[in-house]
Amino acid sequence: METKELARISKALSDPTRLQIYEGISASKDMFCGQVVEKYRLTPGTISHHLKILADANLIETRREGQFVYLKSRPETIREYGQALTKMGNKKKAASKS
Amino acid sequence: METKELARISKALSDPTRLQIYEGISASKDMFCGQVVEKYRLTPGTISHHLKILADANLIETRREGQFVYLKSRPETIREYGQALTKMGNKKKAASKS
DNA sequence: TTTACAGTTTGATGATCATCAAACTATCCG
DNA sequence: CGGATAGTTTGATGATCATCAAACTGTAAA
Repeated sequence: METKELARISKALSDPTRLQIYEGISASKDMFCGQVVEKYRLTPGTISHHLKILADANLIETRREGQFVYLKSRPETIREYGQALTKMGNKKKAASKS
Repeated sequence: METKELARISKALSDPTRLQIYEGISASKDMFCGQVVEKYRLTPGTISHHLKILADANLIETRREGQFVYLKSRPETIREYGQALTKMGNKKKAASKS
């Protein structure tokens, strides 16, 4: 996974509210936008903004069904993200060049 | 690991430059600040700022030795971070309440 | 003690961001 | 069609942020 992608996912998770929204979506089945608005007490516009950032980072998927837009998380994205970072953290060390 | 801590680490990793600095420190043994300045072509002040954010998130450790401040990464932090997120992403789903 | 080097702190600046209100689009129902 | 509900987009605003230059602190060397 590339640096740019890692940074995009990190940024998506870097706002506490958005992280909680992601957590809520991950823990639920068939949540839709209105329920997120209800749960986190923000305006529809703000929630839409957060969901777009999560979706752009491939952390969630959205599917429209009639009036409703359903959300679900994409666990494989966060798994790959975690693996890439762990690998980065455990990289074999080389003496640094001056 | 708490939401607030997860968000702090995410934010620390959310800037591409800072992520690369973290990557560089992880891959090196006994790098010091001046080498980071050299490598990423930013002013000492800016580098110091980035290093502080990484250190505040417990992603790196700093140790002064004479004139130099040596950096090393803390792999356990990023491991725990990845595990917490993966667990979050794989949470058993419950039908969401209206 | 003076000079030089390594890193930090401060103040300023332009960019990005979270949030809201309000206008807009899309879908459903009568 | 017309109204109601769900979500998106836009424009504005205050907050946070990355960066720099410059002043400052700490350490070593002459």
